[in-house]
Amino acid sequence: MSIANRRQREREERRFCILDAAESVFADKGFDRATMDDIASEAELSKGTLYLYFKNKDDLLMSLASRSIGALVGDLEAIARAPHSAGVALRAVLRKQAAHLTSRPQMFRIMIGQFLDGVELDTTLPSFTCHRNLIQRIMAVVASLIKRGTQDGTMRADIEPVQMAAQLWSGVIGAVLMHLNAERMACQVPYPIDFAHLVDGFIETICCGLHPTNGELSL
Amino acid sequence: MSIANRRQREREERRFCILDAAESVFADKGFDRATMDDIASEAELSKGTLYLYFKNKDDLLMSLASRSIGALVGDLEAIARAPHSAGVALRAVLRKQAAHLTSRPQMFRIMIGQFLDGVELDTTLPSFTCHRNLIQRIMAVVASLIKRGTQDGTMRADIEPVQMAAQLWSGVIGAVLMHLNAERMACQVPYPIDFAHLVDGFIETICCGLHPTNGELSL
DNA sequence: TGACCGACTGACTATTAGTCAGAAGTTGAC
DNA sequence: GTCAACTTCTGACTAATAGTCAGTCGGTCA
Repeated sequence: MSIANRRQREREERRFCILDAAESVFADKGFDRATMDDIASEAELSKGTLYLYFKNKDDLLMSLASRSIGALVGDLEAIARAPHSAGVALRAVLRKQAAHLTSRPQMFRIMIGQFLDGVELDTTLPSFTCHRNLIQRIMAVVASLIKRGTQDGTMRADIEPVQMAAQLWSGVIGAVLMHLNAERMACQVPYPIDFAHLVDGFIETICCGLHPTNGELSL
Repeated sequence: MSIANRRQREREERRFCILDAAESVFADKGFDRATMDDIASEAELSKGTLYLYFKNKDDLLMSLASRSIGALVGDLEAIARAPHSAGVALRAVLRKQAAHLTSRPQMFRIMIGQFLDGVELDTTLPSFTCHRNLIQRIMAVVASLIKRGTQDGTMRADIEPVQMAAQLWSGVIGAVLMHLNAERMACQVPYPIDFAHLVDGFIETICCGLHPTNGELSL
């Protein structure tokens, strides 16, 4: 049993090393420009070996994304458990999420890129299931905070928690997207936009929209 | 002069036909999966000819994006000129923009995809300049409506128009992104999210945050 | 009528994802 | 110790596709 254990452990370590190599190369070149040979070289392996650990380049990416999000999810759940008001906790969660995404620009770009271009995800891969479970946990944290807010009266009662969680999530993604492309946007938009505070400002604005004193839906 | 004119006209028509072909193929396959041979075949030309009209695949895409946004910008400016209140006009503009993006899913995916992956844009291409100008005009429309709202008292006075325009814009993009990936999201999120109303709901929520009765910034 | 010119072609090169037959190393029964 | 079985790894190979370029074609004009 011991040898089988060691083999299993070594296999997981190798897998982890490949993920490290991929993360490094992706961060350096982006997904499209990173070649499997680059990653193999960084991992000091041959290309064929990568395919023994990951079905294809997309699987490698999805596994990497899961590893990255996995680290975040625990933090978000901890924030939600702490004795803050729903509103304070919600802001903290959104900020944490935004900071996490912003601090891994290439990772974020790659993950969003997966949403694009009509690429079909292989839902049979374990990495897909793992990723999905993590997303579910994030949505659950946000939705439960909103539910708490609507129940204790600190947020509008007509808000539907899950729907609003989806709104917040998509909004944060949009804001992070623009923040990460600040340089490019700045050369496209001739106005002095403060991209550094775009995400925080966005979270403030949308949280205002949740406030119960604002029952007026029409401007 | 007449022959030169005709040549010029025919050249523009051919360029337009190539854009039509590219739009059709991109819509069908997405940017990455569409090959230049596909587009050439659709346009009933050889691949080499495409490179006489566009510097490369990215240039073709950017030109296509400009053609698509160009149609939208005029509409948005017309809405802003009509005698609506700032709030009503702002919502109409955001909805129109969201509807435009949503109705061209592949185009939207491709445009967002350009923000990703660290692809350097060739800012010397005419198609880049054209695209930038159109983006500027959209931002100007949104910012001017917000400015009107803050000045006539229908929106909070502390709002900075350009900054808020950037927030709104990024938020709309995020919401459209999630809407377009409703199917994929639905299989990742086990909650009954109404993706069809995500974008409208988002616009409502964030517009609530602009309302002057809500001076309270903290939940 | 023949030289010129712009539009067009398609075979060619370079690059890269993914494959697979076999090499290299490890284990365990004898 | 040895050898068969097994696991891991390799790198040359195929297929696909962006972009190039030398050459063809047909209209224009002196």
